Amino acid sequence: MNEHKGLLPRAEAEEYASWFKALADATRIQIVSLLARRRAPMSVGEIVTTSGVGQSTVSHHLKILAEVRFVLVEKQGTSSLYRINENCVSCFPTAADVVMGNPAPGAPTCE
Amino acid sequence: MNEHKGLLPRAEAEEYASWFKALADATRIQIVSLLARRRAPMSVGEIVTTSGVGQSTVSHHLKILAEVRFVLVEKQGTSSLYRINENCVSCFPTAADVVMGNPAPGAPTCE
DNA sequence: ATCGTCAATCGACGATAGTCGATAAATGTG
DNA sequence: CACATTTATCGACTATCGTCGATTGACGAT
Repeated sequence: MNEHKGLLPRAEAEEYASWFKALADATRIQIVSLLARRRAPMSVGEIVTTSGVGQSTVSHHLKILAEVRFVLVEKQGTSSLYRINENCVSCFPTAADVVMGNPAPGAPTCE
Repeated sequence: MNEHKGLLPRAEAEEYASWFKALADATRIQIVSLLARRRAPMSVGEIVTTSGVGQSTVSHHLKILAEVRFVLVEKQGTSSLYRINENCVSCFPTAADVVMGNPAPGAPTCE
C-alpha cells in the first residue's frame, strides 16, 4: 500500500532514521547486546562497571534506548532495572523493509 | 559461536554501529529508497532534482552509501550511475542479529 | 583547443551528539 | 532527621555530521 513512485515523504524518512540512530553508536550497541545476553534485568550500576564508561553516559544511552523501546525500565527501590525488550528488537525494521517502504511507520513502537 | 558472556568487543560494536549509521539520516533513507523503487540506475543529477537537496550533499551521501555497499556506482561518460545493491540490502543485519551477536562482522560487505 | 556539463572535492558554518564531572532528586538506613 | 546510595539531570567541552557554495577535475562536443 506504500506506493510512492517518487520520494519517500520526509516525515517517514525521519522516523525510520530515528530508529536506526538508536543503534548507530558503538556504546549503545554494547549496552543493548549486554542486556540481551543476560536476559535478566540489570541495574545502571552493573552496566556502568561492566561497560567501563561513566555513569551519566550510561544513563544517557539507556534513556535513548528506552525512547525507542529497545529496553524497558522498572524502578525498584533506589535503583532502576533495565532489561531488553525482545518484542521491540525482533520487530525492528530490516534495511530491506525500510528501503522498500514496507513497514508502516510506528511499527517498532510495539509494547 | 559468538558467545561473549560479558561485553561485546569494542571493534565489533563499532563495525555494527557504522552500518546502522549509514541509515541514520533521513536524506540518506530517501535516497536509498528512491534507488530501490526505481530499480534502474540513476545519475546524480536525477537524484539531485528529485530529492531537492544540493548536488554536493547528494554526492556526499552517495559516497557514504557506497562505502557500506548499499549502492553501486558505474561511471558512464561524464556521469555516474548509482543503483541499489539488492544483495547488500537484504543481508543487512537485523537488530536482533546485532543484539544477539549472530552475524559475523563483515557480513553486510557482500558483493 | 575551448567550452559546457556533470560529479567529486574542498572549506566553512551551524547543529547535533557523546562524554565527562558535578549536582540534584529519590529512596532506603541508622 | 541525618546520612548513604543510586540514578537522573545539568553544564561544558569536543568531535562529528549535514548542508551549502565554490572550486576542481574529467569527459564530450563543437
